[in-house]
This record gives sequence, structure tokens and C-alpha cells, in this order.
Amino acid sequence: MLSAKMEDYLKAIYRLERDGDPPIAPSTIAEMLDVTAPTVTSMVEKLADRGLVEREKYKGVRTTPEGETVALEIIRHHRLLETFLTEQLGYDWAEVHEEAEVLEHHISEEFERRVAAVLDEPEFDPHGDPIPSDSLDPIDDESATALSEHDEGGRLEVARVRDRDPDELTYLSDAGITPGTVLTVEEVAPIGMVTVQLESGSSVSLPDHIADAIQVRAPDTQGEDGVSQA
Amino acid sequence: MLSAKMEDYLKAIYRLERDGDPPIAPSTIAEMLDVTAPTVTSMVEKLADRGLVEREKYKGVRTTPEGETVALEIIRHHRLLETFLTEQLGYDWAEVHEEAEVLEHHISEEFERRVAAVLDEPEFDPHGDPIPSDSLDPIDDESATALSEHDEGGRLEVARVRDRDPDELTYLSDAGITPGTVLTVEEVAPIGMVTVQLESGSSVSLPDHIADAIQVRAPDTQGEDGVSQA
DNA sequence: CTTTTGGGTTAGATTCGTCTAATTTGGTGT
DNA sequence: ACACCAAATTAGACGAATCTAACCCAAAAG
Repeated sequence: MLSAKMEDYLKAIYRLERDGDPPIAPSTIAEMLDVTAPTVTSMVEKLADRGLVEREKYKGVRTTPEGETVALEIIRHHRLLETFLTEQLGYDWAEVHEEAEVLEHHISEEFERRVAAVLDEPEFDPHGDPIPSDSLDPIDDESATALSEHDEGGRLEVARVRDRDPDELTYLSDAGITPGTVLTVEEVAPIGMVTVQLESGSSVSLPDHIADAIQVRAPDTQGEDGVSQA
Repeated sequence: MLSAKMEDYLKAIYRLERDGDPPIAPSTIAEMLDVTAPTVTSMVEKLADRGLVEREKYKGVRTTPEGETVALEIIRHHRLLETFLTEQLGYDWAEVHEEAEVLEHHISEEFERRVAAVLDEPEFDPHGDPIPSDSLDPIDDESATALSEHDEGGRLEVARVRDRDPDELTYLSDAGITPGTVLTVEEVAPIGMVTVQLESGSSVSLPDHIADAIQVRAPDTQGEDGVSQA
């Protein structure tokens, strides 16, 4: 049995592999999990002993296929829980992350199955992140681009919001920006700010770090049904 | 912050106080939690340091009011979760105990509130156990009597089933016996067995240890509405 | 080709919850 | 009263996850 801590390390390593390239340096993991470097070294040794990561001393680690499956399982738990909390318990998307972060380590497979069934096997969580399938196949971390990379004039649909700060998320949803929102880039100010116009006509200005976190794609041309997100 | 383990000890001590009388002997706690006596001694020291139990060396422990509140909080979590799992996720009553036993330590107060709201502030869990109120007032552990104490002929309503064995619970629900079921004692055999007749007409025989676990009371004379359990 | 130096690892300590083995306590039985 | 015994506590150890301090690579800078 894996401890919750081991699961956290595996999840962190998996996430880091998805952005930067493997092998992942211990210092990077340490920063993400807010622990010291020696702690990472010893944990990584343990994960390597269990065959969940491959370790190159003084270089870093990469997940093995088995480790990746474990990471996907935890991510599936996390995103199913986030979806469940919003859809069934009335949580706001700003609140779900913390709760899911804890519960993801403690639900049974039975719970996972039943939640997925009640939600009708959802494919995306409230932030637009893809939920790994029951078979835990590696997810294709998709081709959406950051809002900050777009010039004025483009009509875009919000695909994903990669931000977990509750205040920022609350600000965005209050402003009317969530996955599925269609908007147009109105102005790209040279001072680290982007202004977008929503379909309602209202304008919203966002600092760069938030525009970086908002991933967009060409708008859904079909009729809006709220599910055709793939 | 209390660890999940400390919560388990507190819950166990609280339960034991409800049956036998305080102070509770370490050996009793050890048996309930399946740990050794020295482990109990050291844990009990810690709980006493935190002011959650009072300790009389070589005698045993009793919960303080503060410890009792913590125990009630955990029991509230547990029973709300059991209710939620059956009502909202379609679990069978035989399956909920184990899942709730883990999750009770990991849900937030926010989660507790929302679950209680979705379930409409339930007062009893699927086994008929009273759910402590939000204010965590000590629960009045009620006056129902064991089915095994009744003689032939009495018409009774099942109030509570104090059994957590999944096989036994499945057997009972398959046989049509759950809280709210009205039955009549048909025969008390001198070989450690009780036979009851349900309103459907079917007879069910039960060994003494199960008849001990089934708590009954005079049937609800009002119209059946499934809630008037108090 | 050497030196510097940032990051990684090793060493050793700490806390938590647990164990086994040894010892102490307090009530029982004679 | 005294010895005995069951139960509790103390002593000492261990694995997990963490830390700080000390040391060591290995890659970049001269």
C-alpha cells in the first residue's frame, strides 16, 4: 500500500514531467511540495525501490509506467471529486481544490466508481482539466493555448483555467469567465495586462499571470451543449 | 490539530463509556482498536496532555467534556457520511461503515455542512443510529430494547441495528429487516435462536448474537412516513 | 585542465504511532 | 498479613517522514 505522501510525490513528479522535461530535479520537487531537498532524496529512493520512478543519481527522476498509472489514479480521484463537489454538493470552483487534495488519497475504488457513475462519467472537471479515464490511459494534455499568447481581435473559447488560487478563481467566475465562456481579446496592454470582452458585452482586464493560466481554443461552432469539450 | 489516530482513540473511549462505566481500562481500548496495551498507555498520555481525557494511572480514562465534543464531531461525520453514501451514491448499508470509517477523519467542516444540507439535516443514519446535531450536544442514546429480550407475540418496530458485519447486514436487508421494519416475535427457541414474522408474512430466524444487535420499540402508530424515528 | 560553486546526497536527530520485553502495581486468595 | 497474578507502565526499538548540518559531485567558468 502506498502512503498518501508517496502519492503526493508521484503526482508532483508526474505533473512536472508534463511541463518541463524529465528527468525532474530534486530541487524542483522540493519546491513544489514545500519540503527540503534531503527529504526528496529519501522519498525518491523509496519510490525507486518500489519501481514507481527511475532514478539517476545527481540528475533526477522520471516516472515508470507503473508510477504514471498511480499518478493518473490520484489525478482521476482529484478531478472526479472536484466535479462531484461542485455538481452535487454546490461547492464553488474556487473551493474544491483543497478539499479534493485531501480526499483524493482516502476514497475507495468503490467510491470512485459510484461518483463517476452518478456524474455520468464526466470527462472534464470544473476547471476544464481532463479527467483520466477508468482505464487510466495517459491523458493527451491537449493543444489549447494560453490567452496571453493571443493578439487583439481573436474570438476564443475558454478551455481550461490552470489556476488554483481561490481569490483569483472567485474573481474570474464573478466576472463571468469559466470554461466554456466565449470571449474576444480587446486590448493587449504593454504593461502586463490583457483586456477581453465577453459575449455579454462586458470587458474584463486581467494581469498577465492570470492570462497565462487561461487556456483557450477556437470557439465551439456547434450548438452550445456544455459537454462537447473534447 | 488532532491526528486521525487520536480521533480513533477518542471515539473508542467515548463508545466504551456509553456501554460499560468509566473509567475505561486500557486493555478494553487496546482490544477495541486492535493495538497492544503499551500503545494505549502512550496514546492516552497524549490525550490527557491535550485535555481530552482524564487519566487515573492504573485505573483507566474517561473523556473530558472537550474530548466528548471531539468524539461527537467524528461520530457526526461518520453517520452523515453513511447516510450520504446510501442516499446519494447508492451504497448498500452493509458497505458504508468501512468507507465512512476512513473518510470521517478527512472531510472539512464545509463538507460536513453541505452534506447535512443536501440530506436535509438527517437525524438517523441507515442503521438507525442517531446523528449528533451540528451543535454536538451529547446524544441521548435512547431507550430501545434488544429484540432478544422480547417474548413471543409482541409486535415491534426495528429502531436500530447495531451490527457492522457486511454479510450479516446483507442477510438482514435481503430478509427485509432494516430500521422501520415492523415484526412480531414468533418463536424464541431454547437453542439460541429467535424467529420473527414480518408484515409481509415471511418468517426469519436469527441467532442470538444478531437478535441482541437488533434494537426495537413499540411500533409507530401514526402513518408511515419514514422519518418519525425519534 | 583546474577551480569554483550550486545542487544533491549522507549523516544524524526528531516526532508519531507502533511493537516486544522487562518491570511495577494493586487487588485476590489463602 | 503475604504471596501471587493479572493488568498497567516503563524501557527500548523501529519505520515513516521530516529537518539541519556537513560533505561531495559534476558541470560551468576561467
